[in-house]
Amino acid sequence: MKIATFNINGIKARAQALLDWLDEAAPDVALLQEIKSVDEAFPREVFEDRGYNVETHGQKGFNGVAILSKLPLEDVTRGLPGDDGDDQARWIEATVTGSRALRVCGLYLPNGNPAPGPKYDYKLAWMERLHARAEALLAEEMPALMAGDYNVIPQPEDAAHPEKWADDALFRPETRAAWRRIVNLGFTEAFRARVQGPGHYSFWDYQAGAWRRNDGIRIDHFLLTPQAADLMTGCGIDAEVRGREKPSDHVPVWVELDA
DNA sequence: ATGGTCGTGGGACGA
Repeated sequence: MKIATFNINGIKARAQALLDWLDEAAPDVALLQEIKSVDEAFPREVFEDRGYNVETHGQKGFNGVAILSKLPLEDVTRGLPGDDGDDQARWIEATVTGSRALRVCGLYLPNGNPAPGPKYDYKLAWMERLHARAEALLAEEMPALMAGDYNVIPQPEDAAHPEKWADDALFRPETRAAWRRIVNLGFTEAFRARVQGPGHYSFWDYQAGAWRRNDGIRIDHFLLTPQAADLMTGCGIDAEVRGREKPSDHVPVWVELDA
């Protein structure tokens, strides 16, 4: 089973580019972030026509996550637990069953800039809630994953110019410590389990020719529970998508599981 | 050092 995550930066502007990539990459499941659409306006029919089931958790203008799946999506839940007052659409989960059941969680972690400040406080609080959900997921002892735009640069080698990010909410020590606390619960970071070294990125800013200069960062990640990590047969980043017409500023990241 | 670019919705604001 191939599962991908892709921050598409607006479904209306990206529907055709997304369809083109789905046709080539043929993921069984695609976790989408920044759909920037309410549920009623999501163009679900064009994906259903390709054989995908569609579940969305949108809001007006910003954020928004969705799941496309060739397999049925069961037990769908929306919103990260832990704060009933949080109305930002950043979390969706569902169960897909191939040869065995897999729980997939799609997330759009807050950017947090400028830091310090209230937006950064919200990011760190959100990561605390993610930690709690991660613990509960592990306790279920079933194959499960949490994937999406984490807005976290885990290590200096995950940025072309880490010095530029020193004070940024994506790279500050508190951000990276919160990330490590989650990973160290027992998750496998899929990409780094298979690929070492610098030069692997998932985001290039639209500004200042970042793609042309390969000034990227790796902020889109898969965390696998032990039961899911045991099933992993591959992981990759479709970086070439960034060079196409009307690209998102992110590219797809995917894993292959024997599930 | 500065400013640079997108998407949404039809304003600013978020990234």
